[in-house]
Amino acid sequence: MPETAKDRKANLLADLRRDVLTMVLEPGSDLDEATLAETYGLSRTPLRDAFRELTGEGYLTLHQNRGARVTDMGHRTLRDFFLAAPMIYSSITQLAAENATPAQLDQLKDAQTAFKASLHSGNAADRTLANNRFHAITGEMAGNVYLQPSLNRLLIDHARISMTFYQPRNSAMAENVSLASEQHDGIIRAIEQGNGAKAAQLALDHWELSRGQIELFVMPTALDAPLGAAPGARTA
Amino acid sequence: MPETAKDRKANLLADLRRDVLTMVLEPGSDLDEATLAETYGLSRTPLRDAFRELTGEGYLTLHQNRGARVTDMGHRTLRDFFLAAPMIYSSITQLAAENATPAQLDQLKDAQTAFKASLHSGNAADRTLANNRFHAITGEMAGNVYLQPSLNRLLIDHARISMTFYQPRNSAMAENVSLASEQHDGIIRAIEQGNGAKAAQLALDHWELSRGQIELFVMPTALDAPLGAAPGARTA
DNA sequence: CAAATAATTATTGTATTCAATTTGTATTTT
DNA sequence: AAAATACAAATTGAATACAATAATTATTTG
Repeated sequence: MPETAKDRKANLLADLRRDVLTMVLEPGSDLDEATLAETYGLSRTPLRDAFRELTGEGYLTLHQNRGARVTDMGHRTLRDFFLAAPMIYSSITQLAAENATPAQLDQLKDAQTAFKASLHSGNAADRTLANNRFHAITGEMAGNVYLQPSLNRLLIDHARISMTFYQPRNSAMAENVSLASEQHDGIIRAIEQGNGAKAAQLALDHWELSRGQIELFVMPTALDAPLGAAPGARTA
Repeated sequence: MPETAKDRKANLLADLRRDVLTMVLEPGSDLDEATLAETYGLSRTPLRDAFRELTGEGYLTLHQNRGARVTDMGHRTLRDFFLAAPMIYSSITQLAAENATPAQLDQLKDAQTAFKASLHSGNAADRTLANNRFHAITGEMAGNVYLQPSLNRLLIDHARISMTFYQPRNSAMAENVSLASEQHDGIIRAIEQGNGAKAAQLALDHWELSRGQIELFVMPTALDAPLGAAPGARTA
């Protein structure tokens, strides 16, 4: 069956979302309309439409007569993120437990299966995307139109922050990742039981793990090397 | 000076936002591209662009091959609203107190002046819009990109709910409105002092006033009229 | 030679035209 | 007469063409 223009547009949207989340497109980088239109076989009209859509979701930012850029991450973003994340994550997860439908629960379990798979075989991007999907589903479960926008905005930057700080070079990190997976399982159980309070608490625990991980990389233990002698200085 | 296309587009955006907030455009009603393009002297391309923009902000909802509708308010919206509003309002107001710039404080004072003016002379729409602007400014003051989307979404429906339930026929309501104005003043003072905790509490008080008002209209005291005799029924 | 300014190029924004999907109506068929 | 199908009108989506704005280069001038 022939690929329709609607398919190509959907591909574009999915690709851009993925590339922003995985930092393939770096914050602040600007997207060229002509090039993208070319590569996706679309005219500029639907392409700009897609830009607007992604701008509304927080992936991109449109500037007057200067096109679309990947939404920036400045010096305040990390602080803003730390302030907002626990509140939104816990309330969303609580509401998810109180409102999840059986079909959504199945979706969440599938997402968790994919997440576990990404821990073994996958790379950082796969893991980030799988984790992102897991939490996006909790947002759908909560089904609160007033909180969902903030959750989705948070999830974008959580993915990007993870991609920056969270590269499992050492085994401590790998352990944290498998702990995160166990926490996901706990959240699924709480939702299955319809236990909102428990789900909210588990979400906070889950956040604390993530927060600690980020902090470790933002504030590493200081280097402890001796100051080198300046050129021409006398040696003792 | 001649009116440029950009001006006409800005007018369109402002008008649509205003009409949605004031319920001139009712929830669920659909917008005709051709007609609007005609009346604003724009082609359909920038018009559809505006639709996308307003969709991202939550004013409109786009449906596949069925154009744009004013975002609906269903049976769950009021409950979702009651759940999310106090949390978002209090955190935004707290952050506003902690981060407001002098220029923003001036803006807020101006907005409050306009709000007071609307209490005397203005109609319900003016008052709603002035109140909306006041709280939107607190959102800018908070300056947290993760919370702002939810606040803005809340403010849209708060305005629309107010327009439905909140018509000062009796003096009790007028009193509430002037109380709300005093609470605004208190919030301004707390922000001026940089007192986040106080600002957050005042925001909660302010919300409680609004909530009580809404509840009164959603759950009025029941009618107490006798059932009429059916035709042909014997009278006692 | 440096700064300022003018012309050129590139990119974004808008209008118009064309195609595809949907909806309403009319006709046919059972 | 009711249901189904086919046709027509209207509306939405995409492509092309055109205009306006910003960035860059070249040129002029002090």
